[in-house]
Amino acid sequence: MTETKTGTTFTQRAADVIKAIPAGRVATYGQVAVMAGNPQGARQVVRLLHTASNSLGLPWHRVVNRDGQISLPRGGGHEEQRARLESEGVAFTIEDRIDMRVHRWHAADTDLSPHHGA
DNA sequence: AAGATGACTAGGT
DNA sequence: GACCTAGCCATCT
Repeated sequence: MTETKTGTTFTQRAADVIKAIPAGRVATYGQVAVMAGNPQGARQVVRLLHTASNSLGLPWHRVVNRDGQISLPRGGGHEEQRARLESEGVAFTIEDRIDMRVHRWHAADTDLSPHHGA
């Protein structure tokens, strides 16, 4: 791993970030990567979810791509992810997309009142 | 060891 | 906005 001083790997931090995503909110792969300390780690976030989301009990369904779309293929988890998100209050557009302006998670936002947009 | 893969992204056409 | 290309990087063949 590229990390040693802290003893935490990017993957571990990414898992931590994902666990911190509150219900009803979503984050992008790239966003998680940035929060975990590696802006180029989106693919590693993918790998983490792909390989260990279930075993680590991660809220994998709260991670979508930058377009606010579910990246899982139809029949390969896409439907389940959408169902889980909808049950948490995440709305989908007719294009099967999430309005990221509304649902994107901000770490600091978990404590603040929803003061969105001006 | 070298090449292919993937639940990605940013930038250009 | 849809499509294409290049960059990215751990894991798998």
